[in-house]
Amino acid sequence: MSSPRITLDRSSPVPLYFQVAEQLERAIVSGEIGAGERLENEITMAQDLGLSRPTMRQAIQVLVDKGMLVRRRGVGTQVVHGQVRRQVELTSLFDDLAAAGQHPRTTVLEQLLVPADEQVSEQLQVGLGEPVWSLRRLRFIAGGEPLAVMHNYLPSSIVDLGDVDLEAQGLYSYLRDAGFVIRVARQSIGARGVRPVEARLLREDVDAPLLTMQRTAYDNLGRAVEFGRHAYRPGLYSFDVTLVDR
Amino acid sequence: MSSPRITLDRSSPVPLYFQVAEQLERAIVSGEIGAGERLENEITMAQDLGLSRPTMRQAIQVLVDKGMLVRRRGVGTQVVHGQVRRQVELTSLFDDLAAAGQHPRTTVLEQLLVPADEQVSEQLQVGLGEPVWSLRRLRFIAGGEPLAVMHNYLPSSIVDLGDVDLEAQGLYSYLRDAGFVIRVARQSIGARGVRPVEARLLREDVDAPLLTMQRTAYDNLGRAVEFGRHAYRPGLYSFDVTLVDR
DNA sequence: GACGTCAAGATGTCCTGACAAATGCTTGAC
DNA sequence: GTCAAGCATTTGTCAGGACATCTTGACGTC
Repeated sequence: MSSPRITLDRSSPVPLYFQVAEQLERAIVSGEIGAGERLENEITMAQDLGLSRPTMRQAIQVLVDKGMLVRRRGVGTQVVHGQVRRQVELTSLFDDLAAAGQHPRTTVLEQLLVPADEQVSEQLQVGLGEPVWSLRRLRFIAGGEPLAVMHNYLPSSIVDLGDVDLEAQGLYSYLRDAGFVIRVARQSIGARGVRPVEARLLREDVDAPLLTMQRTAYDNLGRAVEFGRHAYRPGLYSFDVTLVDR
Repeated sequence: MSSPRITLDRSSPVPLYFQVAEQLERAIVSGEIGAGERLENEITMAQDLGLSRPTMRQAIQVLVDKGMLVRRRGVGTQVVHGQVRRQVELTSLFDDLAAAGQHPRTTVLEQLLVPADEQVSEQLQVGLGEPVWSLRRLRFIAGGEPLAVMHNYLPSSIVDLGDVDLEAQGLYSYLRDAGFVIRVARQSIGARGVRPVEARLLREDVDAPLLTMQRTAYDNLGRAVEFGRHAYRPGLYSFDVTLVDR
């Protein structure tokens, strides 16, 4: 039975349930609340913090959705065993690496308008053959080792990539600055053998396996904003996913 | 502005918010509510159904978490564009395929107790060298084509696999029957070249790429119940994931 | 015509209160 | 001694209300 010290700032614009969730999460990853340990019950925690029970429940729900807590009716709420793995988030690879302390370098191979092929047309909801931005980039990790070839398509009707320097910042970072709020992304992860062009770019053997990812991202208007086909060197990258049953 | 007809059964044990979510989802996948279309506002929908606003919100939230709806404050709730892809769920491959109308066949290659190696010991939270169930299976799709080699480890202290026939039913299906409630799973998806043993089992060339997945599953007590290392033939399988920003 | 203000409409947050359902422990009957 | 009934505990569901905040469009002013 554990009850970490939590402080609330009611004058802050940060929602109360989020303040609680943040501090609870810190207490879990720091080990202040050990794996398998049980939390104080919702009603008591709410009273201790001067919160209502729904607000307390909302805070706990955030961490349940992250796979860090499990609830059982009639029993209580417990911390899940096992080290917490960082979740795949809705950022591009660039932001991912930068956040991890790496200093990724990017080379833009192609940045121009091309007619949409069948798959692009379907994923981005634009007419077949209509112009879409085609962005091909090669990404390196610190040390100069090539990590991935990335090929993105963006509808020219809502994005203008004409003057954007995408060697200096990640695509998702640019899209955020341009006012797009990415809310949903559908990814498909697979594998295949490397192609000759990729082998040269990634400095891999001709028979090397590659990890592939296709992604379509949608903004808060429900529009498809970006579709990408990417290939990663499997020794240097993998996708971590947490599934939660609800 | 769309408002599909929804019927409620207040005598049913199924929660009201879930009844609403289910019928809304059906209306979206069936196309009754088109992509990009806006929903009636929460308050009106709640009144029409004789529900409180929190219950209506909870129903909508279910579909937001599934990536089917997006909300914008001050504006409303919209259906996301793009075909809805079936989400990866917390079931084993067997259940996945069976649900998809396939008739998977399974061969058990190994089902015995082995001492836990370092990774298994760490993932399952058991002592190094302690006995754990080792389950190696080969899975075929309809037509007899091999699809994947699967290697699972289960702690012998909480599961007994001694007399279980895992050619007839999937592992997760058995675990459910045995009273385990799997709530959280952490997966890591990668790729590598095929190994000689696998190449023979999967009828692949010696240089073929494989899609790999490692998974640790936890039950509603927070215990690690299963750890697995699996390899799939990439032409026949891929992982679909939907990411939602909250 | 450009800009700022205001109001309407929608979701976001937070509160109080109540009952239902599952779990685990205790108690009592046999 | 064993099993079943009952009780306390805890999360799950639902209601109804209040105010905050963001977005959009209308209106008016400069």
